[in-house]
This record gives sequence, C-alpha cells and structure tokens, in this order.
Amino acid sequence: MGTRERKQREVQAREELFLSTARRLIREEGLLTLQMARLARACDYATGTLYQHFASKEDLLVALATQRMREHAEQFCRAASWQAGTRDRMFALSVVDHAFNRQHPGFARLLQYVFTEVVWESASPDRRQALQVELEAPAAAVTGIVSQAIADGELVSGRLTPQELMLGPWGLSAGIQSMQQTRGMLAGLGIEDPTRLLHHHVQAVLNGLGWQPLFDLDDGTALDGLVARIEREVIHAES
Amino acid sequence: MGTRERKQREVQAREELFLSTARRLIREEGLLTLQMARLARACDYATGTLYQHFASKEDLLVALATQRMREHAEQFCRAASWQAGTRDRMFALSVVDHAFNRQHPGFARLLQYVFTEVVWESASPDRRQALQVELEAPAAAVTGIVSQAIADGELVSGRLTPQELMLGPWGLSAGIQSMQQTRGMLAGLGIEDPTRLLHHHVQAVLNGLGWQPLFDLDDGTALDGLVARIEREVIHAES
DNA sequence: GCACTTTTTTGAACCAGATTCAATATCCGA
DNA sequence: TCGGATATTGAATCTGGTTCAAAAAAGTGC
Repeated sequence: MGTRERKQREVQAREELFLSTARRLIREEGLLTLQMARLARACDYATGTLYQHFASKEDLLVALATQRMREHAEQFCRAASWQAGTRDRMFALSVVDHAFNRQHPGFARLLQYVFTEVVWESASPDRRQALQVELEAPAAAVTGIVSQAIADGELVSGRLTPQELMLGPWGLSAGIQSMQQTRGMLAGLGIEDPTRLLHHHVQAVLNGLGWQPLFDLDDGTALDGLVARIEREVIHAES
Repeated sequence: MGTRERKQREVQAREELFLSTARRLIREEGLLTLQMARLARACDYATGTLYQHFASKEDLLVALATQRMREHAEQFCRAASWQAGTRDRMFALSVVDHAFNRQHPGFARLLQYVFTEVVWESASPDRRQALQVELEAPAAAVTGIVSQAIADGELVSGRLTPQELMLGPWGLSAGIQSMQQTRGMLAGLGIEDPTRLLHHHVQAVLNGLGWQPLFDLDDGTALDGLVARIEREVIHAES
C-alpha cells in the first residue's frame, strides 16, 4: 500500500531539512559554532533523531560536502560536454570549478576541513565512500577530455596516462584555490586578482604540456574573452 | 645576576619539551587522539603548566607547525642559493619542498589541519603571526629567483609581477601534495608515482611560462638525473 | 635565617558539547 | 481496539579542553 515508500520519502525529506538547516546555520554563524543539539532544535527535532541520520558530527559534515559535490559534478560534466575543442574544454573545467567555489563560498572551506585527517577518519566509511563516488564522474569527465585530445593528436601523452596528465591542471587549480581560502595569505603576498591569475596559470600548464592550440599568455584580452564566453555558454546556459 | 635569563632558558627548554613530546605522541597515536592532559602528564607537568605556554590546543598545533616550518624554510633558502641557473633553482625548490614533506610525514597533514578555518581562527593572533612570519623567508627566496630570471632575460614577466608568477609552480606543488595527503585519493585514480609526476608537472608549468632553458619533458632520464643531482648537492650537502 | 610578598605550579573542579539510551509515543497488522 | 514493533525524545552520560583556588617555590628586605 505504499506506506513504506511514503515513510521513506519522509525520512528523506527530513534528512534534507537537517542538511539545509545545517548549511544555513554554518552560513550564519560559521563552521566553528555548529552544534548538533542546536541544529536538531532548529529543525524541531530531538538530538537523538538527528543521530538517526548521521552517526556523528563528522558524518554530517561529510554528507554536507557530498551533497554540494553532486551539484558541482553536474556543472563539471556540463562543461566537459561543451561544444568546443579539447583544449578549451579543459580550460573550461577550471573556470567552472572556480566559479562554483565563488558561488558557494563555504564549499571549499568545508571540503578542506572534511579532507583533514581528523574529520575524514572519524566519519563513517559509508559517508566517506559516498563522497568518493561523487568524485568519479568529474574524474571520468576530465580523463575523457584528455583521452580525446590524445586521440585527436592535440596532445602528446609521452610516458603519461590520461589520469596522470590531468593531475597537472587539476592540482594547480586545487592548489591556488586552497591558498585563496587561507585568509590573508595571498593578499599578504601582494596578489590582487587570484582568479585571473588562476586562469593564466592553468593556460600556462596546458601550454607546458604542449596541448594544441597553444594559448598566447600575453594576450590578456583573449583570456578575458574566453572566460566570458565560458561563463555565458557553459555556466549560464539553460539546461 | 642572570637569574632572570636562566629562568628564561628553562621556560624555553620546557616549551621545547612540550613540543617534541607532542610530536612524539602525534606520531605514535595520531593527531586525532592528542590530549592536553595526557601531553602534560607525559612531560611530568600539570595541565595548567602546559596552558602557561599555549593558550589552547589550537595554539599548540600552530606552534608545532611553526617550528617545523622554520626548518623547512632553512632547507628552502639553501636551495634558493644553490649554484645553478634560475630555472634549475626554481625546480630545486619544488624538489626540496617535496623531499621535506616526505621526510616529515606528519607535517603536511598538520599544516592542512592548521590552515583550516576551525583551527586557524581559534589559535591566538600571536601564534598565527609567528607562523606567517616563517612564510616570509621562503616567499622572498622564490620571488628573488623569479626576479633574477626576469633580469637575466630567462623569463619574460609579461603583465605579471614576480609574486604572481611564482604562484604557478608554488600552487601546483601545494595542490598535488595536498592530494597526496588524502588517503587513497590518488591511488583510486590509478596514479602510481606521484613524486615523479609532481616533478614532471612542475617542469611543465615552467615550460609553459617560457622559463629558459626549456626542459624536454619526454626525457625521463634527464628528469631523474636532475632530481638526483638536487638531492645530492642541495639536500644532502653539508652545511 | 626569618617573615613576608610575588610568582609558579598543581590538579581537581568546571564546562561545553557530542553522544547515548531508558522512557515514551507512534504506528501497524490482526 | 489490542499488543508488539518501531521511532522519537531529551535528560543523563561521557569526554576532554580549560580554569582557578590552594599549595609550593622563589624572591626580597632585614
């Protein structure tokens, strides 16, 4: 009679409520001050009910990260299937990634925290696994672009596999963005516009890997134009 | 009468004891399980005494990171003044950085944790400042190499300042190394030898930035040879 | 060496906040 | 409607960081 299913849906909805409320609390008062009892109360449930969904606070955080990661993966895959050359698509991934992080300011911070030994190791294996699963689609998307570039002769793989090749642009994006997190670090070095710089350097690695057609790094206008086009065609595209 | 100074030295020594014991405890039982009371007891002092040195647990962690960072900065500066061309010296920084992290396996993890909003914001301003100070020397070293490369005509700065240029290689190193931290992440992608890959990609960015003389990325032997030479002449050099 | 003040050390008490679990309420099939 | 299964509750428990009044040690003037 479907009463089981309804129950399922209710539980699902409640989990959603917990997650979105947690997100709001974090936005309003910071990751630092999130408290399980307060979260439960804010949702009009008892503490114990919250623990029926999440085995621990760390679990909740991983779940939060997983949820956002899913959205992120969607955007990412959209960028990967953009109608453009492999090189531009690869670059688009970095732009989309960065735009996503700007749109969800807490996400990068949360992810940084979640991947910390202290949090990661105290989350339940299931939740960890779920987050890792969300990483697969984006990874496959990137690898696909690299493979196609090799097949099309726009990129020479040398001794490296596609996975290994993608580590360059990916690592660079991740590295610069994580520096952007640490309050005051880049400003302290006199760096003004990290976003533009990130794009510049990603183009530099792609050039360095010999990914055709090479990009003229001195042409600031072309870079801005390309970024604008990606934002228009990929990020703000209807879907 | 110098009794004040002696006292100073004793306090200094005790702080050193706390730090090195903390390091041992973390090594033996993990960051996760470090407890202030246990640490104090392990040093034969009362909890309160420990708090005379460190305002909080977070403070202690930042102090720990700062101490190691100082050693790291030394190695780093040594590499920066290596007798070699600017390009090789820049590359050497990345090699030294990575070697240091391999030699002190917990350091990267600790740093990752410390730079987390949750920890960073609950450490005292003094301790934060102290860690930031330790970043200045390395930053100056890198910037110096970049500036010299520009002066020598081995690198064309375009529209970027030396600080901005160095963000490329630096961000890449940081990004790949932090991925290496997250247990199983790289292995899950089928990546075997992240160290070699890191070196490869750093050379790729340097090539991409047009840093002369360009490095032949297909020549694996040359890469290994250069790394070996750096390890010999910079890392294991007497000082 | 002694009486007194100041500084340092101590560790048990305190407190915050995550987690548990016995009691209670709700649901569901018969 | 009844009886057992399941879900919810929130006060009690537990862990571990932090504090602070008391005790000890060090310093000072005589």
